[in-house]
Amino acid sequence: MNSHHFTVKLKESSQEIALSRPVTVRELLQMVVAQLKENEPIVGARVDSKELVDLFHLITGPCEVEFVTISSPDGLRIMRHSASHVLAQAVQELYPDARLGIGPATEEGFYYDFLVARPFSPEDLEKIEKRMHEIVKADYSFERQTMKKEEAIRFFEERGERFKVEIIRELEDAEVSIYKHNGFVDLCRGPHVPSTGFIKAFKLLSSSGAYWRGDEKRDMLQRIYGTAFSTHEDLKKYLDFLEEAKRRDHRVLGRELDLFSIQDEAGAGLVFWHPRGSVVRKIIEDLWKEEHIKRGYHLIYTPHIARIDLWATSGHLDYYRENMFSPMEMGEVTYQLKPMNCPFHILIYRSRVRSYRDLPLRFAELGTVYRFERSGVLHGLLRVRGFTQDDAHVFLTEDQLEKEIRDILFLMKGFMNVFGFQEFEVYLSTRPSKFVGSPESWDLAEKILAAALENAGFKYSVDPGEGVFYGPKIDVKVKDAIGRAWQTTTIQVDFNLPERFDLHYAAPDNTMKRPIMIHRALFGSLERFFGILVEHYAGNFPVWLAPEQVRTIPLKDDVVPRAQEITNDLKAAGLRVHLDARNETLSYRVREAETQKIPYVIVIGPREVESGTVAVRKKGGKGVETQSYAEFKEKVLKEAKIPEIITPQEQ
RNA sequence: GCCUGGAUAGCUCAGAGGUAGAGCACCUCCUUGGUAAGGAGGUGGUCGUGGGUUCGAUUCCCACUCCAGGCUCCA
Repeated sequence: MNSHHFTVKLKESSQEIALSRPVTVRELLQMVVAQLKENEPIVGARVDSKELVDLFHLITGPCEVEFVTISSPDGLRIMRHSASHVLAQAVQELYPDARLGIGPATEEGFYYDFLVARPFSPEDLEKIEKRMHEIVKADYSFERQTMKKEEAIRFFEERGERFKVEIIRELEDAEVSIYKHNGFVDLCRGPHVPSTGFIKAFKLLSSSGAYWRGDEKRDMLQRIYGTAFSTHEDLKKYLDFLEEAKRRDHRVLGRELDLFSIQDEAGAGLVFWHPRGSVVRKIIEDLWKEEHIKRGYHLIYTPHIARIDLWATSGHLDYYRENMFSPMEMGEVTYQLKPMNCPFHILIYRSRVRSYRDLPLRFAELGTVYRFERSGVLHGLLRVRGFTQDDAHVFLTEDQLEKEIRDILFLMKGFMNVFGFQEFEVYLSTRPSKFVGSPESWDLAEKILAAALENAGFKYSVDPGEGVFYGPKIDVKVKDAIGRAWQTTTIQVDFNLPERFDLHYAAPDNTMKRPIMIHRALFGSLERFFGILVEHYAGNFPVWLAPEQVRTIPLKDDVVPRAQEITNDLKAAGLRVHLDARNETLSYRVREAETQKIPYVIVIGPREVESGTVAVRKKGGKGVETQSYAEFKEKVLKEAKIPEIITPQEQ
């Protein structure tokens, strides 16, 4: 194509290579391989810091090339994608009737969807995995080939691959690429590793149904999930991580620690907070209320139902109906259980004339809402049908928006830090295709949100077009103790509801102006956040949150009075403490306290009574330490102190 | 909602077309203990709900309810 001379720059060494003809990445690699520091296989390259390509890619002009090693995030992606092809080959060999869906790499592995007569059983997966190992071991080369679109359609039609044909028809390019290895052919954009032997350590994890293109009206395919790593150690680490996540499952811990339950008899997705869970919730609620009052929020309470007309005005009947419980007809009037708190807060705003002097006006409520989530998506405390949002609505002017958003972000960070969440993933979602309000006001609001994020010192990524129809939003995910990201905070700007409810305030020039509204929830919901906390702490709540902070164990009957005395004293000091004077051995009672994840166990025997000490066993610590009772009490009281939320204004 | 797999004692689970089992938990008694399960005995189940097949169903069939894992991270 291009017979001119050109140079290619290598990113890591800044070395420039003069070329007189187009070369593939593989050829380029061979020219410079001796100089590379990497002792790991190279599986691809990033061109001009943009396009990720494999070794088949032809370089036709000047560019900058960065080689991608197999263990880098890009390299893993390439390798996992190749692993999905190996999976597809194994499946087609073992089940010739299987038709191919798609098989991409994911963040943690890969999957491939197949149309098969019979879903895969665990034994099938074993067989498939075994065949995959053989294919990997044989080290078949991948080959890339391009085809004219028409040709490709014929090719895949002949093979009965109707899903592939559908994909090709939708592509705009005149040519498509296919990848082959050992006779297996798949439509694929690539990139791929040079040969199957590059897939070092992999495992199939599960199979499940998945609709073709996520559309429940179309074919149900069978998806096989797997993961792959560049070393067996990394694979093992990942599998251990999955085990660890299982151990932290809040549904299991919730029962074992007697925190909450969800009961068939009452209904799916409806949460019962047991005493031990309720204690934690109360601490969080009290802290939340206190810290909001300090920052100029007004606490309010609103009803759980309202006349359905209110939901027509708010637009929920048009936009949210399928998630709402059915209306309740009571004679002349029909009522609706609330799926959101906003219309209620608006009614309070509108209950009198507001002045610019009142703004920003902040209403906060731990508001319980009910949403009819589809049965298949319910999951422990994380996805439920009745939950309490830590909700607030701020009514304000455009000028006030930036600072208010910034303050909300600071408050969010302050709360999250207290629970040990230090890392955040922040997303700014911008104008979707369907939206209300003017494009200008959207652009401005997006700019303001971006400025607030930057001024508050948050790194964020933009999700273009992912905003809600009524305004742009910021979503925050927190990273837990084992690195999982959980969606919690959401901050949404709303141009729509102030319009629908015809809200206004008296401006300095005595004209009536329309306020803007912010919806925000920091924890999201108390149920969900509590579930996240259980997993984050693995049930080991810090002393200030622990349902039971101290358990007192008298060694034998004649020291019970002293143990009772100490228990009463700690209780009077405000601690959550229980006496376990049951007729069981010491070991037995210690074990139970340990499995109940109680932070402190104190044992009192004759020795301790004599010396005014307690034998302290700290959860997660090693061994027992005898210390004076006064010393112990002081230490625990210090740890039990409810932390304050620190935000920049107060520093 | 859809797919697959489930539902047996409070929990974890075994079981078979013919009167229902274990361990833990719980209760009682013995044991009075030094840091993760002392011993013995006992209570406890309409085998998820409703229907069908059968002389007989918890077991086989159907429907429903609920639970688990999934249901675009787009060749």
